[in-house]
Amino acid sequence: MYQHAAYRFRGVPVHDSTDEFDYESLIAACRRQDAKALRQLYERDAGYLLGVAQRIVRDRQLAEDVLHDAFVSIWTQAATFDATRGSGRGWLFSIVRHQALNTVRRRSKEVDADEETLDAHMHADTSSLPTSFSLGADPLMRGRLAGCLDRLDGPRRASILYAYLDGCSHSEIAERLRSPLGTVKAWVRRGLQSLRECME
DNA sequence: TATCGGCTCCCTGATTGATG
DNA sequence: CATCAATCAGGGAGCCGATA
Repeated sequence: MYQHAAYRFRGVPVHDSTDEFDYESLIAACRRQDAKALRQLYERDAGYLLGVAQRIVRDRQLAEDVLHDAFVSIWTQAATFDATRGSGRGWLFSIVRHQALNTVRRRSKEVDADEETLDAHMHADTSSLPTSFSLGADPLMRGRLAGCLDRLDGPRRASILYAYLDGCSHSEIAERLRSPLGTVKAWVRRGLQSLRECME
């Protein structure tokens, strides 16, 4: 068995699931030291894998380092990939994830100079309902998103902002809004659906 | 139609084992 | 002994059916 999370990984909305990108063949090509294959893998999934790394290390620069190291590993360890144990993409994910986790572990042993800043951020006052947001997206997109958010009723908008800007779990949102968990889940879900429809 | 909550699946972080 | 890789378990998210 290979119960590794990565090998169970599915449903990543990066590329259309209907296209047939052959990860296994490209990994096999990497094994034969085919640099073009590695480049293809990188171009295909670097964006997504960077996101995976960033979620774990919580630092863009560090995530880029992780991604670089991961692709070095992919290049040097391509021979260890066994297609019978799982998908090629899962294997890529697994390497990036382990690389990121190891980075986090290493860093946790170091004294973090920014700890106070982080602590201050973690304990920032979030007791009031979120009514605005700041995103790194381009201004046009941000404007559209703001407009779509305004169309939502209060609780739905608040649920989405709590979830995706404050990073609250559903239970935390339920607690903050003093609403049942199931209701909050439905608000977030329907709110996202409405946003999607509005943005199309 | 909206709310509610149970169920299932997946992700994350911790832990353990292997290797140099 | 330190580092890296693999596995496991718990918590959270999403889905869906029951109910008001």
